[in-house]
Amino acid sequence: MQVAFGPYVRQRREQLRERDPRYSVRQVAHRISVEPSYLSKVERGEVAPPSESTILKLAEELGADPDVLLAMAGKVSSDLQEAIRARPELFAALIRELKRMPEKAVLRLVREVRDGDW
Amino acid sequence: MQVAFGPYVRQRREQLRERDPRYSVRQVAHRISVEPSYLSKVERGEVAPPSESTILKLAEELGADPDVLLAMAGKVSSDLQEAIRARPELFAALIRELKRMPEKAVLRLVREVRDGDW
DNA sequence: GACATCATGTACTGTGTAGTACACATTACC
DNA sequence: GGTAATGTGTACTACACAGTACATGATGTC
Repeated sequence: MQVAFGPYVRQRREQLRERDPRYSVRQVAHRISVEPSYLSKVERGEVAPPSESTILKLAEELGADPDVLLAMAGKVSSDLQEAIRARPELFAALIRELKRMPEKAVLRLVREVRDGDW
Repeated sequence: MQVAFGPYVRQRREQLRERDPRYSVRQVAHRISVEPSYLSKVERGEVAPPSESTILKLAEELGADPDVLLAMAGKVSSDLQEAIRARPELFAALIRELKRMPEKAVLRLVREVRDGDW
């Protein structure tokens, strides 16, 4: 957890709250179906980040990127995991190769894949 | 778990055993540091697949591809997960893009990345 | 045919995960 | 200034995970 999950969520929520009082701990907690005390503890990092499903609800609620939020929680989206498990040797090789490469190279690759004729 | 983890391990171990009696449940269990009864249950699918670290030892012991064995167990290697977490938006986008693509395209991409000038 | 080795059944355990339930003190509003 | 909403502390819980410990019965081997 290099950048703390909890504080990030808190900051984000407080920011939304400035414009809309519906973003209190209690009301957000209620909307994502957890106890307020639990969300409070999560935001202060007193307990570990929630489950994937709760994180996804939180991401939607706060308008955050779910993959980024999951990453901050030390998790990887289960649909990505499933994609990797479907072709383990292939994806494993690709990811291990790419992880040594500079950001720019990966970005270029993503773009090429996206609009290239693969 | 599309292809059963346990039976695959059992088959593999029995195969090795034909040429070397040191590949009994007991002895393999001992070498990877678990109880024989536990390995037995794992191979028969009576219990869920072991932890990542135990699977890795098993893979080495049986000369199997660790990524494939992990995949069969419904897991993704933690070093891959870490690589994804390091650049979540990038990898998430790439993997989601690639998962719809045919095997051949991914394979070609892997090769190009491997020996290309990225 | 005794002894070792083997696979497996039964019962139990410690640790982690992902929270709930509720009381309490504080703050904000009308 | 009462009441309504808020954040947080304490205590507890249900369930899953990843096994261990030990006994039993079968098999093989010398």
